[in-house]
Amino acid sequence: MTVALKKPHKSARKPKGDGHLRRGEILAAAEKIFIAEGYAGATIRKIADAVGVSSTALYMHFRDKDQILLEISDDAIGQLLAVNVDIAHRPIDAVARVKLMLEAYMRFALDNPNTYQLVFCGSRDVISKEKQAATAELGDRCFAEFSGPIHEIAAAGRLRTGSGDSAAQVLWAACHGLVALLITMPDRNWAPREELMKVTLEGLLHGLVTD
Amino acid sequence: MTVALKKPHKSARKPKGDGHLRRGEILAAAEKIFIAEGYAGATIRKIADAVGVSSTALYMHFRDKDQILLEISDDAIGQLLAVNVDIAHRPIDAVARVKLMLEAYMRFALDNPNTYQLVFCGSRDVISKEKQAATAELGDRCFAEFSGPIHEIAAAGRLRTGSGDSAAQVLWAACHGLVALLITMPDRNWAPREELMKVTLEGLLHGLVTD
DNA sequence: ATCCGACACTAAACGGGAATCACCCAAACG
DNA sequence: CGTTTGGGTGATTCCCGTTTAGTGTCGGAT
Repeated sequence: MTVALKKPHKSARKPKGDGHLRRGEILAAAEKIFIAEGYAGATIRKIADAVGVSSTALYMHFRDKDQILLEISDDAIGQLLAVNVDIAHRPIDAVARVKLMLEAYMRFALDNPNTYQLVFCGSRDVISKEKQAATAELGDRCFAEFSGPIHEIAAAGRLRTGSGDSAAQVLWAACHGLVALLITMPDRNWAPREELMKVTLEGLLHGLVTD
Repeated sequence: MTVALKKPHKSARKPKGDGHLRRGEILAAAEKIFIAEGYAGATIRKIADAVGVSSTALYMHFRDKDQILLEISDDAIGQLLAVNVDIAHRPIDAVARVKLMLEAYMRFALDNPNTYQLVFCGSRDVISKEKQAATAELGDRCFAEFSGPIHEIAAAGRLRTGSGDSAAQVLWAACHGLVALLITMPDRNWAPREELMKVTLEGLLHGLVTD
């Protein structure tokens, strides 16, 4: 077992990751840890250990820790964007599209709490803002897809108060608030999640949109 | 300058804070830094330097860093609670009381962004939950004051959907979401804050409460 | 065949965080 | 006078993200 068959004399070293598959290994390991233990728990050293490589090696493939986790998050948010685009193209009422998108948004947040926190709850301390560029752009495109139908509704004169802009932002914020609280305070006496989502959506849409 | 008049031979040492005023000094210095630079920026060492004392000294008066910052936050939240109690006793319609409380809540968050983030956005990583005991209890009492008038409304059969519990949680969450986003993403193209708050409140109340 | 440069990788170190340790001094009390 | 005691300290521990300097290996060009 201590015999290294074809390795001359430096044994413990992990063979070079041919092609760029090492990068993928790192992302996979990082994702597992990040999902399980969150931003603070996903240490550079822990990720490196999981891959079986020195911590310095990660810097061969990524600028810094945030780039790793943001790249993971990009993946997840890309899926959310795809869902939004899909919904945007369905031939149904604008209000129905809005509702579906917000439901998908909240489900995404609850399914990917750590990613959600990283991207949407990151205090300005934690991530230095320029790094987020790509991720932020994805988030923007999600929001753009979402605000499309809202502006349809506004253009049709069906908005009871506020502009299309403020309505879109308020709807987003309300859903964000709900999932953010559910994620950060999971032990509170919450009403059933389905009911909270339903009351949020029906309440706000009924309050903002005339039919 | 190098001569210490009455200090025999150990010069640089700061005289003992008689009574318990050293504790107050620490809290004051910590608050200033915390407000200016947030949770991560308020380092034990920085606080100690500001007081003119070694970092170890802080541990004489506080169990750990979180206890210092949470104690500061308790103060702020105590004020919010006082406001809520005051509003709760006014002889006006329950819906009006709800509206006033939520407005006060959002204003509080925007005026004390770092405290707000520490208490209401703290990821479960950051603060270990038991430490929060006192602060959490204050927050609970705020919520209790707030859910009082909501249950009045529910008891009067004026709720369009959901129970009193879910309505209270949804209203809170919507306001939380708005201020949380405004705080963490201050550079976005937000509609004017006053309008966002107005649309959130009027939209949700109109959607949830029948008159 | 041999050299060479590029590359993936490593061990060790740095600076800075929170927290702890083993002391130390001055005043208060007897 | 001790002696106790409690606020104070410098050095240390441990972990973090990141950097530095060096090392082994591979793919060509000579």
